[in-house]
Amino acid sequence: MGRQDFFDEGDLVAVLTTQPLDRLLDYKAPEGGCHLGAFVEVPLGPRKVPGVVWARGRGDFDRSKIRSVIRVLDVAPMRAEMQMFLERAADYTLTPLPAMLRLATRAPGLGDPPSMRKVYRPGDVTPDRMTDARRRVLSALQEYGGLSFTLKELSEAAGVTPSVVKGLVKQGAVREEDSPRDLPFPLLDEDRTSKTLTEDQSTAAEHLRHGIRSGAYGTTLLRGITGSGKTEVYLEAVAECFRQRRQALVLLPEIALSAEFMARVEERFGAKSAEWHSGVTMTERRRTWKMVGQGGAQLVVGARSALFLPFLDLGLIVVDEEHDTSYKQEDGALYNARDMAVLRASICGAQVVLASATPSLESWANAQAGKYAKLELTSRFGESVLPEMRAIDMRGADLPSNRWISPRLAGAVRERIERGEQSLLFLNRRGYAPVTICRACGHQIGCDHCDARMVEHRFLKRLVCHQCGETKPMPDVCPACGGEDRLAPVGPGVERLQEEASELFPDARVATLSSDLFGSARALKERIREIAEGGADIVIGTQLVAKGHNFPLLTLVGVIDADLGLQGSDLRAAERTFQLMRQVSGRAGRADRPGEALLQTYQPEHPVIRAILAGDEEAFWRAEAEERRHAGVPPYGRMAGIILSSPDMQEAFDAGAELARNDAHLRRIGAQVFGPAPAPVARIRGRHRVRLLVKAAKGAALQQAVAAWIAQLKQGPNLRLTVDIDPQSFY
DNA sequence: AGCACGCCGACT
DNA sequence: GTCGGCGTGCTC
Repeated sequence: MGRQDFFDEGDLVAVLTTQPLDRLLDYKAPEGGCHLGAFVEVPLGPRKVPGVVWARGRGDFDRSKIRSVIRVLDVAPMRAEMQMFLERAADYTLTPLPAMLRLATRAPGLGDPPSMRKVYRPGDVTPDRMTDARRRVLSALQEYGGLSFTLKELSEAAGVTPSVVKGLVKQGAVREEDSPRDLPFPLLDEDRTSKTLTEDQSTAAEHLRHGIRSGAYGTTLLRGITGSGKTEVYLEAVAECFRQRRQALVLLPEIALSAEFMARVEERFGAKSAEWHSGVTMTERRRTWKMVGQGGAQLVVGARSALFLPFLDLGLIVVDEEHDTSYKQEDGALYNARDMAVLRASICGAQVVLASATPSLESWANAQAGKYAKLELTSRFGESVLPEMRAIDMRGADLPSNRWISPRLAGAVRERIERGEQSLLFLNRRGYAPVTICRACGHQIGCDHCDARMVEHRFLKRLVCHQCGETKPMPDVCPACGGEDRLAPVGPGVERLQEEASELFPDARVATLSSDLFGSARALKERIREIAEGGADIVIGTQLVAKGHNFPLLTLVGVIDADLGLQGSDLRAAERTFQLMRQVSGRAGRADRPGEALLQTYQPEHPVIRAILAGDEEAFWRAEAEERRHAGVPPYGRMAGIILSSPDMQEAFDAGAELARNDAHLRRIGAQVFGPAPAPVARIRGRHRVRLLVKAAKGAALQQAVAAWIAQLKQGPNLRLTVDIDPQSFY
């Protein structure tokens, strides 16, 4: 009781700005007063900055120096639950609160006054002289009675010039009105008939609907192989959410998947929903941000940043492909969208659905522990079955050193070509060759700014650093020994694989899908559609093809190097390999054609390879879980990564060593520090990077300890420190 | 983040 | 003598 939520003019309010200050600043409420949570503009030194009224003023600052809020922006105040979400997310990720606020205010034109435009409706006067053009305008207005046209829309619909409309306005036969530019999204019809669900799917859908009806927080792991109808099932949860008059959010890991998904939304609900990602225009983003806050958008389909939209009453968050690593990325703050979705839902009493064919070990463990409910979709939609999976033992394949397609795989591809079916050759390496080596002196061409080898891209005719994006032309002579014509490509990339496939199958149509071969998400999507409709016999692809695109004619998947990612000591690499292989092989054999997956490997006895072949996912998770429990690493322990970076390697190392020495704060919670060691990528864009890892027991108050610990270190303009809670890689 | 203040080197 | 380098510190 008694949350004061309105301040009269002159009352002290504490404002959080998006400037990197470490505390709230007191201001006087402006003329007309303001609400708690109001978006405002405040003076800060000589500047005006945006902020949010975060709390009542503390009053511990010299009264005479306190300035007034300049103005209150014309948007709904931030809700208490959003404030709480930002605070808890900041605490969890050790991100300063202003950086968190920036995520929640990334709407274009937030400070602008509500923008209006002119619309045209039928008037009540008959024009003095009726002409053919005028008749067409009036009948267009009549025909779509309820709608309001803009000038351009109306004149185009009637096939007249705008001046005809203007003439009618002058007479009063057409009324010109102001209408807000940001209009609500069309209503989505939850009762529009959906596809008939299988028994499996209806049971799962009913479970999710039940959760939504509870009106309380809960998380469900929805597991189902490709084609099992996960989307149909969770769209039923979305429908139930609409029935409860609450909003829903569906997160996708990849913008390229958005268009296809929007089409399914339209098919299920009869209209398109709001969309939020970097490919959406500024005007649409502003409209979405505003409508979400006014209840004019029932559903948002978007990227991870959509978690920070000002929903009025969010009842459901779906995280599709929840295992996808792109949910964790630096974008102003380093957070995992899957975890933040759970946090946000727990605050606002929403349900979370984590959907995946191959869940992350964290989610699997949470389901095992009973923290998440678990739903399994086993039967495939339609008649097709999981592909048959076999290993090709490359130790016996006897391939020349510059060839990667084994005779057995080639034979299988040939069969498909003869039958008019498609084959996918999967290789998770962009470019032509990952290494360029001098045969005279052994020198490998590296990036000048990063500790990474440069990858030859023949398509671009350049060497590219996959770390920083730096490119340079292929040198004619070895930069180390000056030897001429001694530089040779080593190892395969998709471009080189395409070359090999074209030589092996000169009459086949070979298409390569790699993110760097397409200028835009749109071009890529278009190409995927062409291929899915039969526009290629052989598809060569990177990771990209694992992300949910459907290829109905595809009946063979050849994994060129199933061992990629198995080596190395990172426990998570095995998990990622498992997920990737499983997703890729799940592409084959849909509809009525049985599929086959062939995995080329030098270690057919490796547990990951064996688990994939046996189709025994539980066995894989259990083995992985056991190893992690033993090692005390996530999800059975907690970790934080600290990256120190500086142009001066010594400075970064010294700072790391100093932190490692002064670890009293960490010892107090029983945590250990490892390092400093060169970070996995030791130099990026000319900055040397040193990493420390903190490991603690599962229940430990890791964040507070780490926060106190790193506060000891003073960062300079050269030295930068970033904290990564729950790092993706921990060795 | 900006922006001011401030304390030492090479210029009119 | 002064212009200007960017280190330190403040912004209600």
